[in-house]
Amino acid sequence: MSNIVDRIVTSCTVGNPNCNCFDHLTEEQLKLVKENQVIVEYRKGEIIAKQGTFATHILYICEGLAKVYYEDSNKNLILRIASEGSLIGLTSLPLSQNTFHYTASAYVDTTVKLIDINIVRKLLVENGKFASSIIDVLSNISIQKNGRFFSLSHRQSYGKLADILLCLAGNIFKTDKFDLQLSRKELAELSGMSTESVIRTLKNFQDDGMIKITGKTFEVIDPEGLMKICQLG
Amino acid sequence: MSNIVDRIVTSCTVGNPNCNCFDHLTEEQLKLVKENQVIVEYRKGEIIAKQGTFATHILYICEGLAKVYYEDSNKNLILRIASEGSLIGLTSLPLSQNTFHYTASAYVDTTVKLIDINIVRKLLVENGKFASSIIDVLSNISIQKNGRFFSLSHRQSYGKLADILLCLAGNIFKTDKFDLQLSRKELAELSGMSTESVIRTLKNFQDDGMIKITGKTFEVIDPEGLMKICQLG
DNA sequence: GTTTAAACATGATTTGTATCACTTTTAGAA
DNA sequence: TTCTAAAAGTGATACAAATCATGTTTAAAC
Repeated sequence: MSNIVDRIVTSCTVGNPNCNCFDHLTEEQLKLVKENQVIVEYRKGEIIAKQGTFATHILYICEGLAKVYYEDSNKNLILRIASEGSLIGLTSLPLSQNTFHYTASAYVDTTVKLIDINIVRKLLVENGKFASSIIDVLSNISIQKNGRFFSLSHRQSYGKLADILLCLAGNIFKTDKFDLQLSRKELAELSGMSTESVIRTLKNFQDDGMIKITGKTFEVIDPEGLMKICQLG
Repeated sequence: MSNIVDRIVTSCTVGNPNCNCFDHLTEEQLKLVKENQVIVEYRKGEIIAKQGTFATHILYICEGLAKVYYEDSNKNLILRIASEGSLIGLTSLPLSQNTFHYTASAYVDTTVKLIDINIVRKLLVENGKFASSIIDVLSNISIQKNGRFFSLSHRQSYGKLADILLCLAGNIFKTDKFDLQLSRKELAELSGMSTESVIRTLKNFQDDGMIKITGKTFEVIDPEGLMKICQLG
């Protein structure tokens, strides 16, 4: 059985491109950020940013987890799970795109740093190293989204869910046994499936001994098997 | 019947976030770029960049059209159609991501400017305005991809194809009557459908008088109708 | 502790769309 | 011009997965 660290999930559909961006700021710039930020605690389920509203701030997850999702005609598509160190709202940086393009909600109690978006814009222009690191984050999000995109549009349910389970274990929780706060409905939104299909597929995985679910606790038993399902489609 | 300019296709799944990035460079920086670029003419069908190879250059489309697609186990997913003014390879800017994450091929004869990626990296750090404009491009690509993502994973064939037709007319060709070089197979890769389904759906659209196809010439007759189909899913 | 709603679960049914098999048309090569 | 291969088109079939209906469990609210 492979160690979780050995596993290379190239097609990973969920992940968390983090950021050491602020390390590139000067003392003075950091001070400016600190003067123009607020730290807010959100309770589980609360909306952190709402799609369509003016993006006055960039969000930085200090602690907790947020689900970032796209809303369209009462259907949701989870774009990513943002965890500690994630930035949310970068796509609102262009002046022509000053609203949020997705909704973010806390899916556990979450501490968020809200940084004035105009300060960020100013710093990007002033500090190329900072800008460069933001480009890295955007690129990584983009790369990840392409894989996810392919997965959701070309794979079928078993492949999609297997992929998501592997990525939750490998990329989000970094352990094979984890407490998943996501409901089956949310897993459905993450995989672009119906809730019932998620339930059935999870049950089948369990019957085949690939995973074990006890309450909210998920355990990946047979990562190789799941991998194979991913690759087959 | 609405003018093509009046139409706002919020869910547009294909588009072409262009770039005035190089306007932000100084004389000297522009000179540096010019000294480290080559201009290459690709014939229709030729590969401009291959997924998985080292990205030594960023590509700038001077003239023509390129399809940018993701390859995985002999299935393709067209990510976008890049036209004049588009940059390709931005996701390879992070040093940790120095291969191409997609393949780009010329789908008509295309002139491409290849700019040394290390020069671009250097300029990003040096020139925040330049970096900022690249962030704008990446953001716009990301926003567009989210919509497309939703479309492909939540809509069914009629909605997907209607969306793509509207976007080809509105965003790529900017006219309701256009010559489409894409084969039905490529439209399938663009919409995540099978080739046969594309053919059938196009035929139905034609029978319903929403579009007219004569050889390679497509004409959108009833944009409102297509819009409605988009929205219904 | 009871009530209520949400989450989870399961079976039956329906439907969209992929797949397969095959024909026709188009276009490029010999 | 003929040959050949790719693209376009059509019908029949199969199947994955959504939907619907309904029941059970869990968890939060009163």
